[in-house]
Amino acid sequence: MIKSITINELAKIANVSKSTVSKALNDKPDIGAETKKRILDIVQQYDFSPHPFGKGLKNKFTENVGVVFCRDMHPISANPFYSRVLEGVEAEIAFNNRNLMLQFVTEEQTKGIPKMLRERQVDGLILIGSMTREYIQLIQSKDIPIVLVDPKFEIDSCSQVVMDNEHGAFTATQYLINMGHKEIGFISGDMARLSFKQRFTGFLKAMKYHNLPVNEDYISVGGMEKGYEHVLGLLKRKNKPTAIFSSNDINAQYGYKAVHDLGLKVPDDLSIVGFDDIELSHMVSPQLTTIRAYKEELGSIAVRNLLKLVENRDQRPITSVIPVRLIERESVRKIN
Amino acid sequence: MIKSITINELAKIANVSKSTVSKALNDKPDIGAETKKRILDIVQQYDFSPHPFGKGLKNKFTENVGVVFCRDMHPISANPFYSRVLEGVEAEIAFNNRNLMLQFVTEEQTKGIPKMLRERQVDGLILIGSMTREYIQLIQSKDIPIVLVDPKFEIDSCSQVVMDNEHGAFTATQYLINMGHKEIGFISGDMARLSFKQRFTGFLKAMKYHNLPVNEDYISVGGMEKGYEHVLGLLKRKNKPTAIFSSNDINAQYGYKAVHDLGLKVPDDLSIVGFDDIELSHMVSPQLTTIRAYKEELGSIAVRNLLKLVENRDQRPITSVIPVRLIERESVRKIN
DNA sequence: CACAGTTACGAAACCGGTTTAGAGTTATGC
DNA sequence: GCATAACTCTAAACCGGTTTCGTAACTGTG
Repeated sequence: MIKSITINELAKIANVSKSTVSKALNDKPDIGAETKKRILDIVQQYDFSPHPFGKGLKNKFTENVGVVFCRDMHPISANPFYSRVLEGVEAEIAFNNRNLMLQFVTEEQTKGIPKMLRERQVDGLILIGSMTREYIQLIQSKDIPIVLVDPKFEIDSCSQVVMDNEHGAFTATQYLINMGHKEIGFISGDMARLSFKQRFTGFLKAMKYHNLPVNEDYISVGGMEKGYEHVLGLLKRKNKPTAIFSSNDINAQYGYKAVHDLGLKVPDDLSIVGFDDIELSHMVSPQLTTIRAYKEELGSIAVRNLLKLVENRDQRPITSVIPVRLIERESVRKIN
Repeated sequence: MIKSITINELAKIANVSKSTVSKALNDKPDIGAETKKRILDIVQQYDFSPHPFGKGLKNKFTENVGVVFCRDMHPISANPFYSRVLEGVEAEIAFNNRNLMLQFVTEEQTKGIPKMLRERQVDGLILIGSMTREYIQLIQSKDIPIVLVDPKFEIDSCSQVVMDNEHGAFTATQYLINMGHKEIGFISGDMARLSFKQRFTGFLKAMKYHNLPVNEDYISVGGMEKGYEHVLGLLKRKNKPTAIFSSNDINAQYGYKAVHDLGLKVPDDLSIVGFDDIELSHMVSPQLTTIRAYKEELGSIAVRNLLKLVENRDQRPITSVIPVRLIERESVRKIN
């Protein structure tokens, strides 16, 4: 639709053949220095940019990276966590001078092979979030390089980028313990997800490490938006925890709401530590102490690893673990 | 990279020429009924999908839609509002069987013509958010169909999709008035943005309509994250408003925080109405009364309008206004 | 000066489709 | 029975690039 100068026209202007222009453009050796300069000047002058379809048809690379973004079913979908990951992905793709093709799917309803893959419009694929194992295997069967970001499952022989969930959870729990808390609850989203499982493990390890008993009554897990009921349930017991570790910030925010609605206060009546450090965490009062995940980093590392796979098909799968870090704010009270 | 059957191989299998296969695929008249069926069966069987580069090279349509997403500079960037718009855009693009190419830019740092446009990889462009006028004009000069979503400026002769900001603000303000409030403040993000300007106009019109004076001291505008200072400032005056209309939910949330930090309560000490209805609004306590913008709708309408422009280059620019609606929750107190 | 080795360029094939022009076959009209 | 029309199909050109290969001109050597 959009017209623009072609290599043929440019060749005519420069009074050379199009092969010569191509050589100039692609830094091929088989060309004289002055000719090259003259051609590149004209390229500049006419703002010529080779059409990727012509290129791609010949050399089989599209220079496009596909991103399949799994948003949750629930309206809480617009999960700010993954939005930040996407920003990291985009930045790294742009930095590497490629284009990003995006498709959303939901965990349940996945519509077969993504269109962009079926049409071979991408050189590789980044899969962000909780898609099903079957879906991932379906894509793997197409023999295209892929990298998983924060996947729901451990998938064998597949490159992935994950957070150091266990260590983060350990740190968060230990922080509560160091602040004098002994009765510590745990609330979480869907424990089928790898990240939440690992965070639970980190929690347990910290408790064990400090010789504290884990009270099963203080553990409440379920959907992302269940934090409200979780905390409400915990606070209505006769034995209450003095603190809870919430395996993500959204849950923690719902926890705030429950505490609030009971006429209580954070951290006076209940200390809370979250995980993820989404923007929300410093927009609330009191600001949430949480484990910061470097979300853009997750995305950019994923792209870097994917491009390695694209450029070298013999490259073995790469797993990258992104470190996390405790951000101390106002939602934890010191006891004693 | 990814190999897959081509039209030539398929033609050989079907024992016809590739032109015949092409006709079968594209519903051309010049082909016999049984031949067509036989070919389509084989297409099915071999899971053949024509390579878009081959197609595009010839017929000049890429079947890709570009989306340039302007995120704010500030870390609050991951604005959940635009994320929802993006979801609407994606859904509609997928529905129309096209691919989405995404690029992020920030308002300040725009890196010239987007790569995907320079390379003619898209048939049209959707521009979401607050890019500069110069940037939009630069893109317009490329003579490609574009649609603006919630732009910062009114741009002449350009298709746009906007919310009914003025009416929404009018409704919100009128609601406060009906609840007995007379001293009403207004806080807002950057008033250079069209949306916020229109919301301010709606606020003023409602006040005027109900013969209420507008106290200039009660108006505080500035950056998105300034809501905290805005409200803090308003509450420290001797004459305080009993309610404020916040021109977006993020600002309102910061308002909550200010009220909180002063040891006061919403809505007892200050009633607040927001605008946008992002997820956050029902995650907080008390839940925020706000004007709901249909964000996915903004996105999907934008795509529909863009495709009209793509399919008919004579189509005149289309401006769509998406209605909004008051969502009554808990952040407004009835007075008297 | 004859010969081989470089160097710089162009012609042509190719990538995977669509489209056009033409050819062979069958049906229709008179 | 013959000219014409209507159907099907194919070969070839084309889209915009890259790559291979042949060749002409130049360089260096004995």
